Amino acid sequence: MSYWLVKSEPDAWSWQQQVEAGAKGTAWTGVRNHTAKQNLKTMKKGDHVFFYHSGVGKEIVGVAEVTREHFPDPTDKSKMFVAVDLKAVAPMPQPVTLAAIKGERALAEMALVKQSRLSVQPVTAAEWKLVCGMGGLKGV
DNA sequence: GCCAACGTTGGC
DNA sequence: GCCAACGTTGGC
Repeated sequence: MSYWLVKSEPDAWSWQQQVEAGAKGTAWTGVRNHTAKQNLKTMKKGDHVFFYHSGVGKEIVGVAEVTREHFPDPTDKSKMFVAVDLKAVAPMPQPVTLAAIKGERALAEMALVKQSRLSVQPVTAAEWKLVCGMGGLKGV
């Protein structure tokens, strides 16, 4: 299993909406960056994904799971980009803020810190474990 | 509201 | 193929 992080402005699509979308999941569309696209294409069914709120919040608020591997993004006329389906799995008992991540030396290499504009990023197993610990989340 | 980072576009 | 201009993202 691989780990990832996706970003969304909660005004556009929030964790709450992801939760309300239910267990079938919804398409994660709108990615228009080739590095992010490549990450979407690498995602496998069952991979776990941190859900990060950019702009308002600036914190990891929950964990989602890939329920369908990449397919053409229906919102992309050019047919160049792809989407995956995600479903909400568990909220962070205590959201992990960007400030907290920046304050943790072991997380200094996270893409969230180093490539702040990338909207779909890989997360290492070590980073995943540490962030889950900071958020009080166990067993995902 | 500003600005840094960075991707994209288009002239040459 | 280079690079300046420009647009967007996202933190502060």
